Amino acid sequence: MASGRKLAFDKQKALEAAMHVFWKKGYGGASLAELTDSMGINKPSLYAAFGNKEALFIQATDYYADVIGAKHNTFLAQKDTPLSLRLKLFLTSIIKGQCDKNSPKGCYISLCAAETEGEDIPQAAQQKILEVSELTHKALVKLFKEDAEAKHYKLDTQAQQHACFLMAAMHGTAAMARAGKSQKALMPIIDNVIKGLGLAL
Amino acid sequence: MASGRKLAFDKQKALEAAMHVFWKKGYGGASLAELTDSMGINKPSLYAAFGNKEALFIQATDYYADVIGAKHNTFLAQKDTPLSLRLKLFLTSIIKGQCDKNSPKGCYISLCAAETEGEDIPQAAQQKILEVSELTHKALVKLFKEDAEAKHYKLDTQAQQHACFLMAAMHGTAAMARAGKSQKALMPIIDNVIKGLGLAL
DNA sequence: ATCAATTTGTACCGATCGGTAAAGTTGACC
DNA sequence: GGTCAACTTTACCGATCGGTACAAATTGAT
Repeated sequence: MASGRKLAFDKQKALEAAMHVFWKKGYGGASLAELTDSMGINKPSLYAAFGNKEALFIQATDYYADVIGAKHNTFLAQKDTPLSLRLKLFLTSIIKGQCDKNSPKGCYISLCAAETEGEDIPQAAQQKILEVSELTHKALVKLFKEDAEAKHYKLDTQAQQHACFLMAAMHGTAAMARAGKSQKALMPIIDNVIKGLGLAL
Repeated sequence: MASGRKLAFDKQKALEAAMHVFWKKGYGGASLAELTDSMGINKPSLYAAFGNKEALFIQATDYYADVIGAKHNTFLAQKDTPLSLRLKLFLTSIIKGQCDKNSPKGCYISLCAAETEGEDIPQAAQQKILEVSELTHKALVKLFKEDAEAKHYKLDTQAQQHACFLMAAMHGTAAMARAGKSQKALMPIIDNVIKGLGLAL
């Protein structure tokens, strides 16, 4: 029953291109001209396929959470791996992603979250960013509260605080990576962070 | 020999207002309309007094470094105060500033530094942000390298790393404050940071 | 009182913003 | 091989962007 001309572009590839633009420029800084240019389509096709800029942003953000964010989180759940090593691998994966030369520097979420205050970014987009940011925070709280090793080190009693500390460390390295710091300069920070939790490597 | 109509506004007050707009919106997000509105002047007056948007931004950034940044740094140099306490006071002052309800959430420098990648922000403005950001970094490196107590704790051997860690912590709390985290939620992070340096309170 | 210097408000410039109407083009189905 | 739905292209919309020309208004010096 579906007839008519077929899409001349790969919708997922286009979404991935849009994600990279938002990652590089933020919501407000990404213009439709640059979006359509990077996606290889023109405006009416964009609006037919994704709705509008706000809807495209929400879909790009979900794509980022599913592809990039989820990849990092796998390191937290690795069995038969000491907690300190899991955290080190987790943070290493994140810093590598923040400094990777094949994608914009820093963190998509951290950048766009900074736009929520002040800049007039649509409320649905704002909420989506907050929602994705909470995903990682909640995963860390759950880890500190439920992991056997975390409980052994008494991290469960202040799980919220320690999760906040880790979130701050991640946002911090994201900001510095975006400002030009190299991966080599940022990796040693991981040792400080592990030590800040009271763990040793 | 200088005659002519007098300025109808306080130039420093206007600069302070501009600083708050850039602090809230970043460089690209701050429109001339909102700048002139907050400063209480109109565009020709702005251009006569400050040059253009870029020059105004540079002056506002210097103002921020002189007034806000310098205030925090005084805590690092207090004599007869243990290093750990100096750092705690320093970080406390910063987090308070990031969460203060009388100014935009987060950090002016951290926000605008995020715009340097990707967003087309004039080069002179970009360089000014980098320069001010380096001020704090260099102050911390100098502290870890030269402070007697820091040397006693062997922090001087990896001064660069520890300074980076502190910078990351500050950028991190700035990002979280901007995303809505309260001062009460962020303050405990200081304990993790101090511990991450190998110090105790 | 007059003049020169300076700031003010208004009104405008070309460029770009997000978004869309309408016409042209393509391809799957009967 | 039509037919028609869907996609693509072009051109345009009002609003806003940073920046400015111009004239009215205000000041100090002569």
